[in-house]
Amino acid sequence: MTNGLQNSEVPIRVRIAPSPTGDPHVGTAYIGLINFIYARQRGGKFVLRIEDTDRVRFVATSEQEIFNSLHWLGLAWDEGPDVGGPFGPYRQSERTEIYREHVELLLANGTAYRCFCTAEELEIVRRQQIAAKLPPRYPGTCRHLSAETEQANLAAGKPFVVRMAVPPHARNATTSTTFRDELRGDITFEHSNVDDQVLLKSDGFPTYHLANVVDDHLMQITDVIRAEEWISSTPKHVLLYRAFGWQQPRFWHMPLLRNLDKSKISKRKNPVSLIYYRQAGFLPEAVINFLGLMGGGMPESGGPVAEKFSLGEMVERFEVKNIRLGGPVFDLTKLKWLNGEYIRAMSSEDFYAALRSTVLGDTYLREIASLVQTRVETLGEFGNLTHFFFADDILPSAEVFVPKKRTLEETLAFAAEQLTVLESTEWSKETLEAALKKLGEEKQWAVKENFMLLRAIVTGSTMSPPLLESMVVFGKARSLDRVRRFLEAQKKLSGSKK
RNA sequence: GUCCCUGUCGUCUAGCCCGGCCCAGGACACCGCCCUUUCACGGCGAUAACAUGAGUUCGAAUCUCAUCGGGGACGCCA
Repeated sequence: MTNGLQNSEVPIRVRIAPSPTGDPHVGTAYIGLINFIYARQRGGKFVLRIEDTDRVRFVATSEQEIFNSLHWLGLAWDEGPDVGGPFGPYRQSERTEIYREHVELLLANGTAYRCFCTAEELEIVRRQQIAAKLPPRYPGTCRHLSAETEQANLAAGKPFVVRMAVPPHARNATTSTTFRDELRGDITFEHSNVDDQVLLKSDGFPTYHLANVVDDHLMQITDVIRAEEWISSTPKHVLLYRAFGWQQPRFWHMPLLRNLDKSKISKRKNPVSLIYYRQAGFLPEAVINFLGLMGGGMPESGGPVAEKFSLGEMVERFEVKNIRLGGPVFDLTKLKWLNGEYIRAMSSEDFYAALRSTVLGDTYLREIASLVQTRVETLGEFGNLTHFFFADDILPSAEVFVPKKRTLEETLAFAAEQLTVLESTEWSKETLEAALKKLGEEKQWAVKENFMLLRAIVTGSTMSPPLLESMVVFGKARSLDRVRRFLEAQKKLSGSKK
């Protein structure tokens, strides 16, 4: 059994493959950091590939934000959609023809098959299986369709997906797949636990599994360094490498960053947007340093010597092999301390410059100024109206945020609804207005109550510059964070009363 | 439910691979003291962990097994 590329002559190539489905994620930065270090230490190449095969969740601005955030952190890539490279294109939506050709290969050699089941049919089956406490699996309906039936379906123009035919096949009776995780050793999955994964969706786009394997091979990736959540789909990937007759890369699965309650890090329980960290005034050096602390990896981290180190020092001394496997809690408390350390270490000139380029940035100030010009009588009043743009914590009291005719309880419930709506809304005045009004109608909240509540949460007061415009200027990431913190704080309050 | 991963202070971790130097070290947070007109910084100190149980061994945080806990995956998302 081959366990990845063992030949040290082969130049090291690694990649990160974020999806442009929202704000750039702190997890992407973590995996990016490890990949970056690994490549730099070995004179290898670090590739950025955009996995935009999910057209439903696609967000147009996301890709650029990913670029910006990674640049901000100093994680420069050698090949990618913006800088090009010899293995392009680096955007999967531009590679659909490649995937289709490769699917044909699998179809031809019997390791994949067309499936005409509809999503609705399969959903019913899945529910039944779960209800019967059975593991949800594809029932195999289309796996052995006769050539005639398949042709008839095709001729009738029935939509189909292409699924992977997980062994045993007639001639290949392998019943399990073992692969090596460089951090954990051998991991084995029985094939009865590996589902016939969809490889090509009915819209003609590949799923992650297919696109990922094809691209990693074509881009000559030697080491797949990704998050632990991929372990259970790795056997599918290994099977695909074999189906194509390709050599597989090494697999390294990094521990998952966690919330305080140990669950996988999520936006509901933690700020996960890199945009948030930048706008809230975290320094890239501190964020990188903190990420480097996650899981250990620096010989002296945790030891008596240093907790503070730079990207450059990590490239010199970090050991990916030494990463601890227990999922580290992403604890803002320590990040904040670290950030403070970096701030204190700056020259006063640098500190001032940092302020001017972020929380007192020209664009930001200009936008805020335009919101308050008609609302001040002296320039000195500027601060009175705008302090919430510059504060980190805004926590209105119940007298302020609970509308007259509402109870605290229903107000908080509605605020939670607002948050949900805000999360999935494009960040512009018009879209926000429409979305919030729609919610208000559904829940029987008057526009006035609706907006007053949000105003109180975001600005700390019932009197403020125009709410929606302010939120647009303040930014989605920070606005959402403010609402989440508000809800969190209220939850704690009610908990302590009982 | 099924499968997989994982388990040292509240949190990040050192030690674990190559058993004794570990009645477990550092950092953050918390608490106390000092400095200080305030706050912060800084200095000093305190509390705090080897999940549990067996086994191997002269000796186990370190090796083995079991149990328990935590997490992830099970999607025409990635």
